[in-house]
Amino acid sequence: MATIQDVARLANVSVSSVSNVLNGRTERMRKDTFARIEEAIDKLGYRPSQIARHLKTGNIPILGLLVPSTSNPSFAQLAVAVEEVAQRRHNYRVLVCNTYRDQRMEAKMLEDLSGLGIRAAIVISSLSDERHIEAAIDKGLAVVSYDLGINLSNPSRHDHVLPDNRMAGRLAADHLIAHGHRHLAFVRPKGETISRREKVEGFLAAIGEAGDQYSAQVIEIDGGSRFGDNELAKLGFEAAQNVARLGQRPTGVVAVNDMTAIGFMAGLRHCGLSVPEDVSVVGMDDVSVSEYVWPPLTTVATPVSEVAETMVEQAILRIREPDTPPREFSFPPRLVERQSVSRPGKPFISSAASRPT
Amino acid sequence: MATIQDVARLANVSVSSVSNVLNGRTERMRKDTFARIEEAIDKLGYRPSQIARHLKTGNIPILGLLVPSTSNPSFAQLAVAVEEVAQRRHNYRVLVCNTYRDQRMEAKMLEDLSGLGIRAAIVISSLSDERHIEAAIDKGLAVVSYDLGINLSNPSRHDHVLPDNRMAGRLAADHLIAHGHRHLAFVRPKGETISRREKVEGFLAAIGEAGDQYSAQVIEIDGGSRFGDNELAKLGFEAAQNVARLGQRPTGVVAVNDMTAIGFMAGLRHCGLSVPEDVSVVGMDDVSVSEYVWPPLTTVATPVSEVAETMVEQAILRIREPDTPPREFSFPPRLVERQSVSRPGKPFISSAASRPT
DNA sequence: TTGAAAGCGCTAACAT
DNA sequence: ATGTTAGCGCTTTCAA
Repeated sequence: MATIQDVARLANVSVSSVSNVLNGRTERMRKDTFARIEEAIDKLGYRPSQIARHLKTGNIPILGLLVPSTSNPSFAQLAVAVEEVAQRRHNYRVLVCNTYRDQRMEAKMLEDLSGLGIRAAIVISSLSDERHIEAAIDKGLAVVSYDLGINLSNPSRHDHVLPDNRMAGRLAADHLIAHGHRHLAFVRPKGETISRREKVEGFLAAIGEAGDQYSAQVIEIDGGSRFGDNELAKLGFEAAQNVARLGQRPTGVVAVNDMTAIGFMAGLRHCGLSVPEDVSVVGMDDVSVSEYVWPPLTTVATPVSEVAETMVEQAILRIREPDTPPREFSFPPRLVERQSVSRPGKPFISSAASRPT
Repeated sequence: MATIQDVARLANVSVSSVSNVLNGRTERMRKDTFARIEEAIDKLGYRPSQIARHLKTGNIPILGLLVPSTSNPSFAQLAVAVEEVAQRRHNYRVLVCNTYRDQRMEAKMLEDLSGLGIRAAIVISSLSDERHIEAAIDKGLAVVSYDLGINLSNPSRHDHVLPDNRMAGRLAADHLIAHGHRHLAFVRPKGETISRREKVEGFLAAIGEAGDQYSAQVIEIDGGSRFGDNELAKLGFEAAQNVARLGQRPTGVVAVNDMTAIGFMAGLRHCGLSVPEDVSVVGMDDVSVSEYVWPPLTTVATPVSEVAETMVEQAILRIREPDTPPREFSFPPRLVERQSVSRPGKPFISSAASRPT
């Protein structure tokens, strides 16, 4: 690898002149000097070492991204969107770390990021214990959290980007209510996270406000450690077995996310129940495959691109202006109607094409 | 951020002693010196800068990973697996770059990786033009390619990890043949890549060997730039419209990957055709959602963990021993039988399919 | 057993 | 308009 020295030598100038062209300080440079330097750079195929540059400037064009697991398509889509805007708008690269929702791993990753000279991280996590994040901030890492819930008593030192989970829960419940459902359920994994709790709260609030004639239950599947983000469909599948056995079976079910909803629908089918005839299902996330499963899944979508854009912009802003006061951004969800919801007992569409065995 | 100087000062030793403990050269160090240094490190919460370290050693514990797009679950699973073994076995982090199968972007990314001091990259790409990869190797980047096909006349300077695509094509075709299908088709996007070509070759070879009574066609969907890796399902959906209109409709269809297969099944349903009664479908990849769609998708699986492990090990090996002769690793696929294949159902009926609204 | 010092590739203040 | 030089935080000879 050629260095700035090699270029300087070849162009017969000093390293500072080379450095100046690298950094665009070329206004008061003689044309031919500039040309010679450019030529030398070309000839050597020289690329400056970001690493060496960092050592001086204290910055490296990489953003950290902590995510439960990109094998969950919903996070994969977010990660792709983040990478895209970081790259296109700021020429930043993204270091993706899968945390598996493990706080110890998150802590280690955050430390590693600092060690690598990375100055900002986007943390997608709804673990309620934030101490490791606080510690990272103490060490000078700028963080933008996603879906992390805010704590009013203890003002935060980082930016929050928040999908409106309560609203999402509400939207889903209201949609089922509007279709005439009375007996509703919410399906989720056992472990407590902020976003799960909020989704349930919104769901229950909507039903509570609807009146006494409505019943709601929360079905928690205890997977132990069996269900990571790659096994959410399996978790939904298992939840369906439970629901199918219920005496008073709900006719409308909201799943905590699309992958769970997809597994849930498969599980119902496995039990001889059809969607939406026997049970209507609403997912959350609007993962791209949801449009192609059977039946196409009605779901609550988060504006992924806007979220990604906001997170990247805040992260970069905070690198440049570390003292910017922390901000919060909330993104309202949107209901995407497809075919997994109908009036209870009445097919929304002809069931001819669906042939459960 | 505390530096090695701060630690040295606090422990009342020289920086070299601190460096020695950082690098485990502590055999001939007096116990109390060691203790004082450890204590200082603790007290300051000191973490060495990998960046500064790199400037000396020329290595940074990051692997590059170029991938068409992690919004394609099949690549997402590979990426997660790569990240997992890089981290667990070698304490390496992974910088994920989505290339969108664009050679210019791939080239730029490869250059950027070198600029960041990254010494090895795993490149998942089946672009047939490898010049940018050659250029990166010239600049000292170690590369391990996945699914890139080998060129016998022009011996390669990097490691190849290869799923056996021909075998995959064969396995899929043979499975349909074994179920009594005579009219087969292969669905793929228009753009030529090595892996697509090989899959088709295997598919056609198997059918050719089966005898004259078999017919095979390749259906190429020209998406222009509409279909990236996030739109494969849509592509499959569109392919289904074409197939449904065919005079001589195939009864067994192989899709180039699972997402396309899932979209294809949805498209058939949309045209009033059922799977597997009217058309049997085989996918490729064994993406996790394939088990939960309707019908559960029969598919050809690649051993993702082994592949990921091999790629990471070779990449790290090549960092340590740059002169290791290039190797090739081939991974045989495996058929995963589920419920999207049956004996050909009804005879072909020419009446236009009715569409559910 | 410990320390001094050179240098990795670059930036930026300062000098010319 | 261009060059000289002092570091950035660390590793690693070499010397003490």
